[in-house]
Amino acid sequence: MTTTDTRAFHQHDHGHCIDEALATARQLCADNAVKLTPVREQVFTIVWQSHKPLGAYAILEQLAQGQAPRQRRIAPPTVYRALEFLQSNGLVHRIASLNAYIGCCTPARAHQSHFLICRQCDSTVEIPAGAISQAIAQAAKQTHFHIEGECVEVIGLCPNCQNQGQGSQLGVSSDE
Amino acid sequence: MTTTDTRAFHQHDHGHCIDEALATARQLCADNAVKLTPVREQVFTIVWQSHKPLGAYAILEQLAQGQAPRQRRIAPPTVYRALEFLQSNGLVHRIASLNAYIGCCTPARAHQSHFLICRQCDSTVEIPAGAISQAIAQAAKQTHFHIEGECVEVIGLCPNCQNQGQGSQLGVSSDE
DNA sequence: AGCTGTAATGTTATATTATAACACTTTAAA
DNA sequence: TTTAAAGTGTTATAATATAACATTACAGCT
Repeated sequence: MTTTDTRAFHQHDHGHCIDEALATARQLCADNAVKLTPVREQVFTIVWQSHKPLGAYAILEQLAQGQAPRQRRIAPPTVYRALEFLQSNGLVHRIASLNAYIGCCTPARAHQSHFLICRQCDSTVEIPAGAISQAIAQAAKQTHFHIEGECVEVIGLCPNCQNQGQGSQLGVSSDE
Repeated sequence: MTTTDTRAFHQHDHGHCIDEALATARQLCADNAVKLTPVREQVFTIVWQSHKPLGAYAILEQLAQGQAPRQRRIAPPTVYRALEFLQSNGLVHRIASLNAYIGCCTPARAHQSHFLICRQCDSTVEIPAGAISQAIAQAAKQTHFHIEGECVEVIGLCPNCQNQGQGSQLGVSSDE
């Protein structure tokens, strides 16, 4: 990754994010000869409805909303399967400390998932692994540990939420 | 932290680890005027029985073992309360990616919790935050993110498990 | 078109992790 | 010795995740 995508922390046309992400996902799946089925695409779109991690049961809830009323309600395994597919194809990440899922901004290349997560508004930004991974690699080297995956989740306050005084909702408040 | 405590990855007298950890915990609790009650001390000791993260229900199971047979079985909230106490006093850490808990090797100073976790034997080592935290701070600075906490969990293979060929259990196999 | 095997999804049930809410007990201070 | 706070017990349930098996969709073959 060359630079951080900080859209989550700023006002922006989120429709564009979704469109772009979906187009990329379709392309990648086509390239890799894997199937982005309707269920998977729905889950992907739901995850991308904001830059905030979403729990599996929240996704389930939203899937149910989109169903015909008479239809049987979709069950958890359907969601978890779609999420597993999306994860294994690098299209979404799981945030372990929140038990939640978020769309990947740079799915084209395999990469570690490092995040800045706002504890107040939940907005989450994926950060480039570069220097952090190097520091981790250095520490691992000293103990002869062989790295296979990194989970870096930084909790704190995003720029907007820092600027909101105690309780006053002055800053940008978007759901995206 | 000055150097990494890699005992988890090597053979050692683990009884010494437990004794030392318990003595330190008692001292710290005394210093901070908080109570290391019998339940809390039991949970602490159970967590320290190995250098591997332990789930809350595994801890519960072990607590039950130690009870008089006729006694009513200890319930989950008891364990979670003890864990919360120990965490908030810096005596144990929670590993989010495993939903498990591990004793802290350097409870005296507040610090971020960064870990190397072996996916094969579960042995886990706490690594100094230094360079990693600096790299994270740098990334956060660029996006004007205010850091409050860091969760760094690196998964991979410890030195012992790397040396074990495919299936052959040649290396050190300890439960500590 | 009609088979056939694999991938995907549906369905039911349950496992695992965690907490809410309220009752009881212990402890240390007034 | 009351009494308030902290700690623990107890019951119930919430939230997250998966096992196991049935059914359906689809691609490749004849």
